[in-house]
Amino acid sequence: MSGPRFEPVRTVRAYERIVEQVEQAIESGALSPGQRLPSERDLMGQFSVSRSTVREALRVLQARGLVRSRPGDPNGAEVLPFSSDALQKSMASLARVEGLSLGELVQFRMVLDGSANLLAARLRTAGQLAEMEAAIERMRAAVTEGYDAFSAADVAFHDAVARASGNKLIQICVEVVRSIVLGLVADRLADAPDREALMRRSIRHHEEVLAAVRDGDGPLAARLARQTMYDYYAGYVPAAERPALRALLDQPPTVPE
Amino acid sequence: MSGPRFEPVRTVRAYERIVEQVEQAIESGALSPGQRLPSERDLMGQFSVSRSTVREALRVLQARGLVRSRPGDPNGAEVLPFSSDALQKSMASLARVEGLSLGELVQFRMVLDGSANLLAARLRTAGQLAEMEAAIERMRAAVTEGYDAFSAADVAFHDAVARASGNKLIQICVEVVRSIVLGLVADRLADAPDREALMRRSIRHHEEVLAAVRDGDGPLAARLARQTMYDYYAGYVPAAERPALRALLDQPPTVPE
DNA sequence: CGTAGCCTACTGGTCCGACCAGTGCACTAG
DNA sequence: CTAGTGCACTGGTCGGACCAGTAGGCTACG
Repeated sequence: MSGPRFEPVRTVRAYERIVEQVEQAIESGALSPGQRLPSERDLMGQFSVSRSTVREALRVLQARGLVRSRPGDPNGAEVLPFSSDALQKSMASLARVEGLSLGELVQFRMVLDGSANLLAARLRTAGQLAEMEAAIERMRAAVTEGYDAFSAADVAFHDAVARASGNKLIQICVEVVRSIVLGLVADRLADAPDREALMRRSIRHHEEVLAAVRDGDGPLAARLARQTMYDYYAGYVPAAERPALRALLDQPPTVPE
Repeated sequence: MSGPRFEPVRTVRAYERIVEQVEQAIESGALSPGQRLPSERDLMGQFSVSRSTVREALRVLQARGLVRSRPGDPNGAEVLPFSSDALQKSMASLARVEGLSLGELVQFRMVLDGSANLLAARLRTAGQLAEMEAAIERMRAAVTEGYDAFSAADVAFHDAVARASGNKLIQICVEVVRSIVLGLVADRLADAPDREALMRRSIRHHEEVLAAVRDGDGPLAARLARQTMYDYYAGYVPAAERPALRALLDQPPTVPE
């Protein structure tokens, strides 16, 4: 009874085919970052389409963060190294459109950072450990230099941990979510009246986390990292959302009430 | 000496201005999902640009998953509800370009799913619990129906847990990463010789997870969820990557060797 | 009177040709 | 040999044109 199964014909736009081809060329390595695409006028010849179509394809590729074009450049569009920009953009727009709360973002960071520390404690190399130490050292120095330097060193520490986790996806997500969170609270953090005390406490917490990572105690490192994150941001999270964050804290078995 | 500080002029392309305006209109709620944009020919009047420029802007908006246009539609482009499509696309392209391994993806799922269960155990409502039970029930029924039905029910269970976590970001990331992983191993899972045994074991694991969630034992639920994920996928992960996955398993304090 | 079918007025997709403002490089004049 | 100029490109924008769809009104037939 069932003859040949016909599939609904998906009408494919010309510019989509171009996007596909270029995308595949990049993913397959035929085009590597830094290389240039032919000029739009060349491409219209190669693809046998008009320049408008080529341009629409390039717009899509550009929106996805794969290429960049600059007017007047004697070469064509430049193939970009992967950057999490596109990822970050869609996640940031998600944060606005879906109405992600600061609480959810911080909670997600607690999850990611905790896991990163857990993994880092078991997989870190000596060099990565040194990076973390150096970052904390810079945090200490930055207490007197001001918030920006401190924040940069703080970021460097968390990045080092994320790298040590050995999971690029964790690394990227940590980066993306952190930049969104910082964008939301940076001004408030910078203006905190008791800023210096905050910094010193944060440094102490980071030292504890580092010690756990050095000792290879993953669960402890994870717990401390979550606690550190909570302490640092809880004040900016609406009280109603804090219980959900604390649900991530009392990790070891279950703490009886 | 320093006169008025001149900022470098950032030349803004016309189509970018259009993207900005429409994007903002959507984020501010002035345009809500389901509504239609004016036709391209209308827009070129409203923005005082040519149709090419309007179209390039629409391409970008479309690439970001904000609108969709269909030829022949008597209305203009449709404003889409947020979907994780764009997010998924950039993450999928990331997976290819950055060469994310299956191991890293599964590891990330273990992290997310574990955390989702931890949170769900403490925050789930009775209704969400019922959803999870229903999903497992469908998994049982699907053992005889085949892999597709089973997989769909499995997905429904994990989605229910993610929803119960109360964190939309976790929910979305779970969805995105899962679809990438399934895309990589779906055929191998479907063709597994001992498929039925696999399914039954998976159901038993899910039941244990559900029990822990029902009892409100977050850490246990998280540990079981990670273990379930590991058991289900470890066979498809290269042996060299498995130790990194197992680093997420022996969670409770630390298991002495 | 009801409906099946056509016709029209739209839509987006594609093409073409043109012009502008930048950029880099070769060539030239000092 | 160097400083300056011009040319030959680039991408960005414009306007007009045509096509293939779609939806909905209109007509003509039953």
